[in-house]
Amino acid sequence: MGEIRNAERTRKRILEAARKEFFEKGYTGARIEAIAVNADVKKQLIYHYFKGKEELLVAVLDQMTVELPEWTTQFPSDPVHTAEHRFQVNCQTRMDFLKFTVWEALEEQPQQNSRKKRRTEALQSYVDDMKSKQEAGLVPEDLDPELLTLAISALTTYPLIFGDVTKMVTGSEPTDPQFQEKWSKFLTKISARIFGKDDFMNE
Amino acid sequence: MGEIRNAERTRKRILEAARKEFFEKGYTGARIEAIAVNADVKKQLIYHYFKGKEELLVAVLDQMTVELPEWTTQFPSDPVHTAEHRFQVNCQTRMDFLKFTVWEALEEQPQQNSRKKRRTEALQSYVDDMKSKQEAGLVPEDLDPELLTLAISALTTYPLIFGDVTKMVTGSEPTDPQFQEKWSKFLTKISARIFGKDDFMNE
DNA sequence: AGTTATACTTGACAACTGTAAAGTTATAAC
DNA sequence: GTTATAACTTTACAGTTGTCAAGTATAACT
Repeated sequence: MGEIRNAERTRKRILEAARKEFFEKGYTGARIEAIAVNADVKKQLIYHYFKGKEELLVAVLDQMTVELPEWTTQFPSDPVHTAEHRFQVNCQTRMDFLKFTVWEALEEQPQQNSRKKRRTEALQSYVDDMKSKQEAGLVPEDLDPELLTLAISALTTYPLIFGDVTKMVTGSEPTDPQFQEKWSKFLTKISARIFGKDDFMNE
Repeated sequence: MGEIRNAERTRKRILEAARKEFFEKGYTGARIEAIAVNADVKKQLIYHYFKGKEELLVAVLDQMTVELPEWTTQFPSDPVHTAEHRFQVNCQTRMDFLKFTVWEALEEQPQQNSRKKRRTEALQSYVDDMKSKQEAGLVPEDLDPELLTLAISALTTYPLIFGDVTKMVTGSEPTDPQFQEKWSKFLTKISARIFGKDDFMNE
């Protein structure tokens, strides 16, 4: 009505609304109608820009991976700080995306092969990093690098994903910066113990 | 047709089919129709036994909590074995139920207050156990019992819930007994390090 | 000015889903 | 054996959801 036509802007608005909807409700739970309303667009217009629900999701995911900053793919030199670092990354780079990951694990989705490959590569790079640090003598010999990586994944995502558990156990919301700091320090502390740096246990 | 009428058996069949469906698909994802087919029953018959979808879920959940064995609510005396114990419990007491817990965390469900209360109590009992063990000198003073409990929750559920991550990182399925044993031992190992029992680090 | 490509709207529909209500058969009590 | 109750079936419906096809308005190009 009062707005001038603008294809690019409309497309972006749809994409943004779709991101929110998909990340909050998962694929099957997401409603095209809801996306349309949120983007202030007739829902049929979405089919003018995207072939369908699935392609829309793919578009959202593609844009996601383009946008993430470089520092997120770096590793700290000391394995003691690996967990803390990965936790910070998870906190910063859109927690809602993490939530979507969970749905991906549960729903039987249009398993994007390219997407699965990317995830595998990312995880494998964590394992490789851990292995190299073990060879450098920074990680105890008797701890399996793969299992360590899995453990770190667990510790750096679980409290954020299962906000209700975090709330029930600690009383804080996982979005609370105070909790995030406490958890960061905690991760460093137990990392120090696990990796055998007993001299790190100050503060 | 060839079957004799039997209310109790039919009810059980519906409940069993509902359990599978709910645990695998979540509340919104679960289909009454699918439950009916799986129970070999006309779907309208379900409404003869239960008021509706929600009550059916409640019935399933109620029966669940009745059925679980006592040993699952006990705690090992040594905190070093707490993680391992909780992991074993999670492995044994129907992994599909764990999956349902995840859906509960994501979906905005008919948040059964009684159910939430039970969960809170269970988690709080873990915290209390950890606290008492800290007071007994079995847990380092500088580690927050609440955060420790949260960490243990993460470590004992994450690999089971996110089977795809486990697969991508370790190459094994989380249902693989071999993996479960490896992870059990790993949990004990890092627990020993975290809790400062360096003498426990034999095999 | 007129053709055309593109942005957007309208109307419709077919599949699916939870649920109600009425109808039908078997079982058990009298 | 009649009857009441409970087990099961059939028919039906209203709401939702993804998608299509056809129409209209606007901007761009010739």
